Amino acid sequence: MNLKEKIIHESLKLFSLKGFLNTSLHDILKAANTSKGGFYNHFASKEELFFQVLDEARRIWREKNLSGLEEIENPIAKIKRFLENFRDLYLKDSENFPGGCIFITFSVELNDQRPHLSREVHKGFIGLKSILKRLLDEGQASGGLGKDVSTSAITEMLFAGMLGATVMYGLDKSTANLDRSINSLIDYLELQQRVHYAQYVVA
Amino acid sequence: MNLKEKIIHESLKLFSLKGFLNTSLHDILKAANTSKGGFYNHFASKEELFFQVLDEARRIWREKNLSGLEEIENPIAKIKRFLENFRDLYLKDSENFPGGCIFITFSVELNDQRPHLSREVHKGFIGLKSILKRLLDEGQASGGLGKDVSTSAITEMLFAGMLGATVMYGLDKSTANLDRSINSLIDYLELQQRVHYAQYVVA
DNA sequence: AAAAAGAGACCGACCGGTCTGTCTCTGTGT
DNA sequence: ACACAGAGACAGACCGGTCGGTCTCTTTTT
Repeated sequence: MNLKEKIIHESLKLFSLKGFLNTSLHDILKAANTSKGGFYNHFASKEELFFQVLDEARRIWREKNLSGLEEIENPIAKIKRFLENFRDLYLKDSENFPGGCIFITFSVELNDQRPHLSREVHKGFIGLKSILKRLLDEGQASGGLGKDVSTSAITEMLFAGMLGATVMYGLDKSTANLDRSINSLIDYLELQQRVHYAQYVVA
Repeated sequence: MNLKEKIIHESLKLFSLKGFLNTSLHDILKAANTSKGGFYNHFASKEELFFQVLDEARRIWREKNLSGLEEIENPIAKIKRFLENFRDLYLKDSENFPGGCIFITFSVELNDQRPHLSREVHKGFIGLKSILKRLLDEGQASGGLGKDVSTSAITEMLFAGMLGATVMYGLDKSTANLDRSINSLIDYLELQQRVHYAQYVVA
């Protein structure tokens, strides 16, 4: 791994722990065992580093969360597998993200302070939501979900649940709690497949 | 309002927007229209201010979220009312929290960086979770929930959902999305009251 | 020899915190 | 009624240290 890659990799970890604004160049140089000269030979500014770290984080996110998804046909089963990946491969990846999900750290600290940086992060959230929505709509169209459930409400629910579980896991680092909340999301999803029919019976 | 209260109030807003570490004394002095002398006459340090702001934030949190709860008997109905308060009175209170929920901002930025500050914030989350858990257990004991559902799983689900909705609302400031996710949580809660029976019928 | 990579002194701006000085309010002696 | 002393409230110059960024100089690679 060359110096540039090492700086990006170490910054990824530091940003995950301390955020962008509260990680100083000094921290980065120490972690990457280099100097100002070494840094500015590869990056025009700290902001440019931010975008390159963000790209790398997104690459890792896709690699972990989308693993094995193309082999699955059923859109609802796809979401289920995605949630499992999210739980087991992504969130618990303390090698790359020792402080928890870097996107949440970024968006919380930058949203009202560095809008042009936060905007790029936000795009990722929108993208994830639209993927979930599309899969749910496909699932509904193919009969996996009842015709009367609101896919956008389920989308908000799944998305908020993932976000919340992620924040909480970043705080308490409890895999037991994490598993409980993600598993509840999976149960919720499966419940949505049955509730259409059940509502008639129960009512 | 005297100067000390004004400093706390303005800091509350600034911390909600920018976090604790990224709000400078200068920002606070400007917002409260005072000087270093005025500040250090009332606070020993920026950290002391943090704790007083945290106390005030907790007071507001209780005032908004627990409003009208004591009049409700049914524990599940209590949770429902609490979620409505959370959605309508607390999160949308942009007067006190223009940048969104201050507890999340604090915990995300301080967790791996100022553990002794973060710990106090974390306590509040634990407290909220145990309140939810207790109400759900009471609801289960009094027959409002089926005997076979896991109250700790529902707790994690509700809590993660609230946390996620809060984070997302802080980012996109979309009341429509917020309403959708909190309403989905309420639906989920009501579903848990019926699912016990429904499972038998559907299976 | 030329170019790329890297080390580190240095810059102005800003950080939280200290300290001195000024202003106002209040209690007390006469 | 008045003078004055002490205390609290506040303004702002100033402190050492750190920030991101620039610059010069040396080392390594080709």
